[in-house]
Amino acid sequence: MKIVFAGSDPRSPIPFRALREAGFCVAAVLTQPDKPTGRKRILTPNPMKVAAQEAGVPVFDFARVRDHAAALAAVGADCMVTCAYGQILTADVLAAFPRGVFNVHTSLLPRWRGASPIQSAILAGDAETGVTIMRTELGLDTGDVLLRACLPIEETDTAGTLADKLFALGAACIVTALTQVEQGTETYEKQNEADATFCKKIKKEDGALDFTGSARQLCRLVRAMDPEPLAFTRCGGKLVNILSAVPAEGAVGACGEVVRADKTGIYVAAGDGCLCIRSLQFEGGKRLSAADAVNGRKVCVGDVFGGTAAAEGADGGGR
RNA sequence: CGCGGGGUGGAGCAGUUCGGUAGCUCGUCGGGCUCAUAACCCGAAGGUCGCAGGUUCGAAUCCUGCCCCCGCAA
Repeated sequence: MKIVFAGSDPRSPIPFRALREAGFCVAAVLTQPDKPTGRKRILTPNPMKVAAQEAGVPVFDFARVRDHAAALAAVGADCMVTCAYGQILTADVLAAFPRGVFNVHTSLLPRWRGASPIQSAILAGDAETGVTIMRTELGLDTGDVLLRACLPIEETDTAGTLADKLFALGAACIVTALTQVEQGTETYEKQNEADATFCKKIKKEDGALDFTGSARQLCRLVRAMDPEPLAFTRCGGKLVNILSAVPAEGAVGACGEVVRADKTGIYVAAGDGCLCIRSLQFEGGKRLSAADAVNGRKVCVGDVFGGTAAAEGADGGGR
């Protein structure tokens, strides 16, 4: 079976390779255009594009796919597989593939339809998540489901580690699903609309830590925002990214106050419980373990972490 | 030329304003105390101060150029 593979995530090459190894003919890859990236704004192709080029597969990188349905149809593929492609598909695009378009979604649909299913599952404290293979239709992640696979969310999972597992699982699932499609043995199950939840794309500001919240929830935020865009707070007017933290036994202190700082961690009082920061990164600095930050006297007992965007605006005189 | 921070023994930092003995908290190694220890005490090793020029009697510090790391923004 001849397919087009659409993906833009750094991990999209995982299912792409799995499909090729399973014997599917990937006639073309569809991905997002190169973007200027880094401090020097160098135009950089995403990993999916690089993987396709290494495999000798032609690449389409339309700024707007909806304007290029004809070009996709001209490939003559039976179907398309999407995996974190990043653009909404239109009827014209769907019509370019006689056997349909299938999506690899990293959540157990209908839970977490949308752009940040992995982060949302961690943030909500879900005990498990998974991968759903579904038929793409015009609605956002509303199509009929072919296959689902579950995965427990560990206490130590971050969005990064969970994504690694989910993309590997998704790769196996899409191979199974497409094999069924090829043989005509696939079955479809409607999604239960009543159970649907949605998630938006994650932005930097979503990572602001609010120390009046519970330590458990703060830890979830830290894990959900890792490795991108990272949970952060402020200390002494400086931005501080919190890279790793665990809940600890509560010590007494005002919300955001550092109540203990030693080689085992930096303990910050929260609204409920205490957050033990294991590693962090000050604005302009490298990533440091809590022990290093304490040794360099970057953090002392009595310092106050805080600083949601609102607090900054209040004491900073606006912006 | 998007904005900004930084490079000092193995780690994290101070010292640079205003040139004049290489400092702090750790780590490492040796010794001691202890039933014992991640605790405590004593001692030791370990640094071309990112690189290259320049100014100077003398540069981590001042001037010029370059390399590298990082936060924000995209």
